[in-house]
Amino acid sequence: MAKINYWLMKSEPDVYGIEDLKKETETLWDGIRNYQARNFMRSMKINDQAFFYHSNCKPPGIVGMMKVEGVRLVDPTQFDSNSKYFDPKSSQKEPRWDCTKMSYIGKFEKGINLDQLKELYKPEDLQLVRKGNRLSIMPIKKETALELLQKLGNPIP
DNA sequence: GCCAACGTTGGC
DNA sequence: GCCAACGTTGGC
Repeated sequence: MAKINYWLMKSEPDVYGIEDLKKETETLWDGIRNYQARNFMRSMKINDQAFFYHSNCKPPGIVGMMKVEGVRLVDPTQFDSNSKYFDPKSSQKEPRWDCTKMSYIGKFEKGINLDQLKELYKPEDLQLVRKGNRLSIMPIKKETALELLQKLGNPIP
């Protein structure tokens, strides 16, 4: 089996939550306008897995699991002048922003919230709990990811 | 709604 | 290339 990498992707449940993904089965993870996050997205591979994190809600935390279905896709919202993600500085020839296609794997029965994650992990082991961290996409160390999956149990489709 | 911690922009 | 001003994220 090919080696896969693990990631964490944040979304506000009011904007796009795990229930939306469950319903749609798959989605384009667009609207990323931060270079660091974009670069992480660019290093994703098909079949990589990502923890779905609900941010800006109470309590914030990991709620489900996704799989990468497509990589380095052009983010269509950058060319849409009606979109809040419209970027006038991007060009069709050299699109500045791209995105991945993610599919729904499942939801964790209990999930794990930020407080618990802070208790369990140091910033070195989980970037998410680093103070002032605002990155919406980040890699998760394999050890940490596997341990989390153990704790969380199987995602429920 | 506040604000800390960034990231980005633009003048110089 | 510096840095002040501004905007955004996201926890609280």
